[in-house]
Amino acid sequence: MASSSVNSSRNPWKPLPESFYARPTLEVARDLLGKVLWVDNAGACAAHIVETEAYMGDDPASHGARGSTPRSAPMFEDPGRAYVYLIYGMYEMLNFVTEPRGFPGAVLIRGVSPVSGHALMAKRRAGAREQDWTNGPGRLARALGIERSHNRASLQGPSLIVSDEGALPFRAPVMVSPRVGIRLARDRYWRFFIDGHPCVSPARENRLARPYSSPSVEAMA
DNA sequence: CAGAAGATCATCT
DNA sequence: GATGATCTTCTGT
Repeated sequence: MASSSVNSSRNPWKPLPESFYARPTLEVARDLLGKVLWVDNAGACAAHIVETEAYMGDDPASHGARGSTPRSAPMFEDPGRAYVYLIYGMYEMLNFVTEPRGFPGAVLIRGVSPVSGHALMAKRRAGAREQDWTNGPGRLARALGIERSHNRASLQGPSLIVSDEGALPFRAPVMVSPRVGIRLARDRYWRFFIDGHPCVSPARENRLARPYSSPSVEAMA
């Protein structure tokens, strides 16, 4: 048994400090790309974050735009925690709370690339092609076992951890570009590219037949 | 490949 | 009572 009582051998990732999240939301959204998200919900999974979207301040698309409500309250509370809510009656959305306390901000995790826990993801995403396991906010929540019970959960464990350790090993210049045209054409989207290709095929762009790659899996193998 | 529709419910007006 | 930070299935070409 290791001397550390916080991180067992099952969650080897060292969490990012709260100060990482207590910054402008757009910066956090950008800096989250490539980080490792580890989730333990009756089984552990890890994945690299490859697509994010920032919601903050009075942006009308943000839940916090019209003040705190029972649902959006976490956006006004402690940075470095999860904000999880249900959409369309069936999909859990995973967000990370940003900005100092009192100012509403959160980053929606829109896409991840599996690192470990493939068997569990395959079970939870039964029927879907592997390339569609985690390319979309509803899909990744399903695959990783994210539920509303994770609302306000710390991103420093024990159930959730976001870490810089094991971050995506970049082998090429990283292009981070805003994605437009989904809802409001705002610079809120961040996607992660390697060698000119996104790391997961975005759910809405499946039909464009973009190549799927998962360099993280190769690198970690 | 592209478009339409249905699923299903917490939240807010 | 309408809506939504979505996804899947089904239709037609």
